[in-house]
Amino acid sequence: MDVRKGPWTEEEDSLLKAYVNIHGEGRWNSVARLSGLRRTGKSCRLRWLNYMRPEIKRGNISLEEQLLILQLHSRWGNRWSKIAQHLPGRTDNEIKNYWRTRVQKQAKQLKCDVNTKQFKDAMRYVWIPRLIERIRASSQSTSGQPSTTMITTESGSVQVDPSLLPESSDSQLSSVTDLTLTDCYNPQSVSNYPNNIGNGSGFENVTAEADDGGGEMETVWNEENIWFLQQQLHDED
DNA sequence: AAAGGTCTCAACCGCCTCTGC
DNA sequence: TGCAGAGGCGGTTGAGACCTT
Repeated sequence: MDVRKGPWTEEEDSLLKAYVNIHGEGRWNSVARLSGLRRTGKSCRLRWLNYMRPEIKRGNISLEEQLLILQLHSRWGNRWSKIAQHLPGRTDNEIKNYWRTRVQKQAKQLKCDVNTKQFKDAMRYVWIPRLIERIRASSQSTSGQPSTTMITTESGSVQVDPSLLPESSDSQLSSVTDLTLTDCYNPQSVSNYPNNIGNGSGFENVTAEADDGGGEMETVWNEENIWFLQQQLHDED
């Protein structure tokens, strides 16, 4: 049998959907035989998991999700599927693409590798605090309630003083959905960052996620959830 | 308007692990 | 215990969209 490759057609999607509706996920190598699709089992599995699953979330990666990705990556490295487990509706492929296109681009612009201490520091002390700041700003603007941001280092928890965060302009806050390092990167702000947060460990444990019940509920991002996931991840280790 | 460059993301590839025999 | 097949995962590619000049 000649195996088809390349982009999927609507007809192929329909066949795959019908197959999964009847047989459920799994046994992907049976798909071709049982559905008439001229695709490999791997191709079918990938198409379903990355594109056709009903719970797949589409659209831009939110600030909260960006924060999670940065934090989880600093914790687990390129273990995309593990990171994806903590972002309901997002696939490992999507997260991997985000990292390559957005994060690695930042490193390129800073003329350093993503694995260098310089870039990791910039991420910990500039990018992540700015993300937290913007998440807080947006949550305050919607709820009117003041919120606190708990930052946990490996040596304990601290509150981040907004005045210590890098300066930003209101226009950036209102118009930019995708925070970039070069939006706010200032080498001095890295070296000036307080030692109790820096100290080689940074914000590595700051993570966020709500409901752990299988991804059916929409994630609600707040400090409580950040703290909850933090504890969860700690237990996983 | 057109050409060239850049970005995005779906899809493939190859390797590794797991599972059943 | 070893083997084969299936599934899972991370790295990479390339087509098309988008942007810049």
